[in-house]
Amino acid sequence: MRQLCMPRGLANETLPRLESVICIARPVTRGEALYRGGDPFRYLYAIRTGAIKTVMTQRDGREQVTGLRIAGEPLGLDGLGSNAHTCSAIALEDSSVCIVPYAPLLELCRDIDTMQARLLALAGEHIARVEAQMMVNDSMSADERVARFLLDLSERNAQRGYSATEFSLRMTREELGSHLGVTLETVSRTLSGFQRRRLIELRGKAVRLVCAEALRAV
Amino acid sequence: MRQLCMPRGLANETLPRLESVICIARPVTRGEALYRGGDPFRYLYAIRTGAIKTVMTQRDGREQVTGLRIAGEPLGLDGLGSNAHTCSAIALEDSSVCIVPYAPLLELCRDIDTMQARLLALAGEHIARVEAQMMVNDSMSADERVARFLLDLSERNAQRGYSATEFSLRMTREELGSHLGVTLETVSRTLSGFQRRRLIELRGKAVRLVCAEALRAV
DNA sequence: CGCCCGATTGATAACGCTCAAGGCAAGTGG
DNA sequence: CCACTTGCCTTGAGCGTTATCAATCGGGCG
Repeated sequence: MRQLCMPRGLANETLPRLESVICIARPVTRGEALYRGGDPFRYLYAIRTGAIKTVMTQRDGREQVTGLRIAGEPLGLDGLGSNAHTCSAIALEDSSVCIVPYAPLLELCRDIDTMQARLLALAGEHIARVEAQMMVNDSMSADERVARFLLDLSERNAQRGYSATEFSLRMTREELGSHLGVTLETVSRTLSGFQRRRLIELRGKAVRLVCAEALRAV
Repeated sequence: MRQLCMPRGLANETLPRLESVICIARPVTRGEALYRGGDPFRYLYAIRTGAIKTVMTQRDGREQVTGLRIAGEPLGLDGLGSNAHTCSAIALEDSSVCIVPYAPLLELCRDIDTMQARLLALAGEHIARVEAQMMVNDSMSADERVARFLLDLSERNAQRGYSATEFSLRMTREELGSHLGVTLETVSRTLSGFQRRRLIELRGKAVRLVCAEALRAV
């Protein structure tokens, strides 16, 4: 697990110092908020098990799912800029996260080059991910969006050592729709369509990619 | 200008070191690319004058404008994660930018706390901006998107000391549409509509916000 | 068992896209 | 100086995708 969190390519002797910074895991039960928009930004997180969605709320009350993070992925970068989180993080299943206090982490970064680089890289990866997501949602049809989501999730599962072909959507159709900028009905119809065309198999939130190639071709 | 770039709240004695890192300004002529997607990531930039758009291209050739940065704003953060830029930066007008080599900047960050904090804050602000943009584009109507864009640009102009009510859109209707996830015709119609309803005045790319309140209310 | 939340499916309508024609302003060349 | 070109913008008409509204279904849980 350790290598999935913050460090990667760290010299071994620095590990103890890192561990002195990382608090032990904290459990988050399904539906619970790890943090909420507006909360003071004090910690970064790494998901150990489970899945967590990030949600943004605007003045008028409309909510949107801005991201889905699964085991092995970092969380909380949205607070970097200010001293408050800009969105809420809510557990989709019972999960557990590593808590990394930000201030000590900064100290560590000052002493350890690779740590600093790693933190900035995480921020950069997140930027790239969000920008890619934005492009998908802006310029593609509902079918394409859903297909891309499936492929993205598949790839991330694979990266973390899980199955690339069989996994859980983790979110309800409504959350998925919110994330992709379409309605839940459209998500449902699209998934049904994919199943009819034998691109996927579907049972509730469980999917099996039957023909990833065809999905890639929209 | 200096205070608009990277440093803010820096001790005075650190300025010389910063200046030793920042290259002198480089001019970029209208239409020219400061960097392109895939280019190695070596520099960060701060826009001194002018305006620059960031553009992402996908496999199939479709392009999307992912951002608009004006004088005083940072640029190039999209390379942080990897060692290559994920999008292209193209000048919308003749502009000039400060060039900040990344490697020396990192050195500097290690020695100067506020510098490190500032860099991370810039990354965080960018994340927040992109996520907000994504939310706007996913969950709002064309009218709302255009209105939000106008208000956002107005606010950023004000922040940098320019007029909050009279400014230039900087982009063509097509680029604007790409940025907002609608077609150029829709942008045109929407702007015309706003003008008819006396919310704005419009002459080419020049706008004057007549009633920002009404714009906020969509 | 019955309730309830989530998912599916259908009918209808609206919003925004596509295609198409024209206008305006700036630049170019005769 | 005027005709012509070119790029950008505006406006219109028709159509398609997706939202909306609504009914039904199914599975999990008290």
